[in-house]
Amino acid sequence: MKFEAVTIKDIAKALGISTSTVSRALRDSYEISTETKQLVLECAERLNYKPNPVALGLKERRTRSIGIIVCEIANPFFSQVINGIESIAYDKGYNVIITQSHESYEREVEALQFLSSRSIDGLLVSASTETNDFSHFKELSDKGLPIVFFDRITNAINTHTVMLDNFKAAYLATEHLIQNGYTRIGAIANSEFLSITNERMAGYYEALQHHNIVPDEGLVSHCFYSGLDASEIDDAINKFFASKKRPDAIVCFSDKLTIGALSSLKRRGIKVPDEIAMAGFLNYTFAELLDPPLSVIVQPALEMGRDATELLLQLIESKRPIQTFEKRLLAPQLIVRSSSLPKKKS
Amino acid sequence: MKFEAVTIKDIAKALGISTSTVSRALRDSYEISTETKQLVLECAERLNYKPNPVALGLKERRTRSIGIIVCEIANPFFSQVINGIESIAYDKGYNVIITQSHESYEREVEALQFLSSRSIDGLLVSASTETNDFSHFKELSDKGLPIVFFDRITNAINTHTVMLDNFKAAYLATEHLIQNGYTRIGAIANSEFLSITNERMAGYYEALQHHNIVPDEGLVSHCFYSGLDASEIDDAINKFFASKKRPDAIVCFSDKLTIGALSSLKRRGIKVPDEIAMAGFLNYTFAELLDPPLSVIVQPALEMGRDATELLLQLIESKRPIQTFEKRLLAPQLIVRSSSLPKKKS
DNA sequence: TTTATTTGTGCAAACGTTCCCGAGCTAATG
DNA sequence: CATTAGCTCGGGAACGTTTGCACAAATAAA
Repeated sequence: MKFEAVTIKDIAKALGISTSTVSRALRDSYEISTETKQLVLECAERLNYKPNPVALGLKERRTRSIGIIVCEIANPFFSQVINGIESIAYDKGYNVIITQSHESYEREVEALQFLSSRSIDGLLVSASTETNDFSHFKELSDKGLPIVFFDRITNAINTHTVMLDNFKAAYLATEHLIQNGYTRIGAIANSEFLSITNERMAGYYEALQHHNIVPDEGLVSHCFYSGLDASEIDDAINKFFASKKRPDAIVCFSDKLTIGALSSLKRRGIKVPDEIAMAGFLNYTFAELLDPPLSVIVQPALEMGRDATELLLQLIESKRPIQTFEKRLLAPQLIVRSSSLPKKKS
Repeated sequence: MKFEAVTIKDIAKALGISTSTVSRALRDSYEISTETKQLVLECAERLNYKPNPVALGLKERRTRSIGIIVCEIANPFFSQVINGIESIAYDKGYNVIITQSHESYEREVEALQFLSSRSIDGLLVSASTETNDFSHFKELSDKGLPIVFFDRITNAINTHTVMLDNFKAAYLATEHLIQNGYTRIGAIANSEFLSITNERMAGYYEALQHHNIVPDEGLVSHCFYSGLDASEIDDAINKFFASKKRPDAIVCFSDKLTIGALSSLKRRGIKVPDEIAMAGFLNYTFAELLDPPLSVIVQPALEMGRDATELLLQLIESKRPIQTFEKRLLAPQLIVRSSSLPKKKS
């Protein structure tokens, strides 16, 4: 089952001219007469000619496609980011090739292998949670492959990065709970390997300190696999409840963790916010439909995808090597709902 | 910023042999001596040689990439389908190139243009809601491009299709409400242009008829843009409440509509299920966290993606044209929660 | 020894496109 | 009339790979 396309040769044969003339006519070269151009254009139209990007890629040593590595497509945050990436890429005539690491270092390396063997022009990456060695990226980057990191970035490689102002986001969420009267605030975060985790935790601690609350290590849990496995989150909640003094609020530092924590609390029959208040990162548009409506930190995911893609294309299309790189920070948005209602005096 | 790859030529030069020998050695051809093979393999390893798929694509007239057209990536149903597609494609060494129609016929045609000009080996499509003319697909299909339709399919083109047993799904949801004592059941569905809409509506009517309930046209609403615009759904709900007799239950025939309807009812301050019960299609894993926990029809989205991809690859890799096509139907799953509790006698 | 067969290797064409180089033509200049 | 410049156009190499064919060397058979 083969599908034969019209080539420049077919046009040349039909018109009795050379392929070079056809090529030049199609590219509107100055050295072709207007009549010939007219003829070629018309013939191309008639035969429904489409340039073959594979041949072009071979000739020009570029494929007009960019690779993406994220942990999971089905995560709404990432699907929104991809949406942003796709919109810019499409406008500029680029394909996107999407791969998933499923939070596994090994699969990330595999995906990278796959993409680099497909000769992509550039790469957009949000690292897997297991990744703390970035040498596989570094190697390609050193060879000249343009890479832009977003969300989960690294400082090990000198390139553009785009991410949320994670410190501020976590600070906002934590301070909001404090201002509503909560003092024992449990935190559930991703793996400590992730850059974003540490920034978010820093924001959390800073908010506590600013309001003179002494942090309690019994109230901090890390989920190594980002809550991919529900039991991780149950364990985190269990730890809180095993603590000498139960927390009166929980803040969750990723989408999956927020949903997972709510689910876990429900299964335990704990009332939110009466028994425990909640706030967390969540990029679902319908957080207000949950029971209870959740107070959330929303990330500008679409914008993140767009920004990262613009920076990448800039890298790809630049004539000379770029030396100075941008570290773009995006602003989070706090939306207050009833999961974090002011604490009732008891 | 160019990124130079190692070619077969480099190996040939390094070893002082011809490129053909290298090529054959790498493909483990029987006509190359074991020692030469050893030498070449070792050298390839050392130089970190990766075959250039672009050159290969040109030579073999295939790109090992398949195109996808869906209406929206950020829709969880579709991101789950894509997940399924990606898993199979990746295993077989294919790229996927994803495009979105955003429910617009025009953008669908554009996406198709884009994909076909990128010389893909095959195409997976779920049509946009505006599409009732499939000639753009027909044209490419006739030229020999393998296409498989999933979810929103068409009978205008003779090829493999994969979709939910939509009739059964709608029947199940509707009958469930009837069995729980509801008799005036409003239906919110997508555009009548979509094949799946009509099948779902047929299931709805059949369930009513089977239980001797006379359908009421005042209780049926179609959202042309699949609820992409929230006001569409508000209008549908308004229509129900303007009806002589209000419905006592609502069934929604797509994910977006289900979420939209719940949101709309909440804004009006209507209690579910006390004032009106609900059931609908929904592929969110956490439908149980909503207020109220929703009774839903879940589609095997991952499986749909996998099946469609397997059928497509079968089409692509088949030596001779395939004449008999499969119309695969997948089974829906009904999950009952409290949004459709048995009606209280009043 | 000659002939046939096997084994290992290289040459060159092909895929579709671009682009350097040069050729033929007309018209203008000296 | 000879030279040059400007305008069109064609030839052919190149991008990286595969593959049919030819050829040389080695071995086996006659």
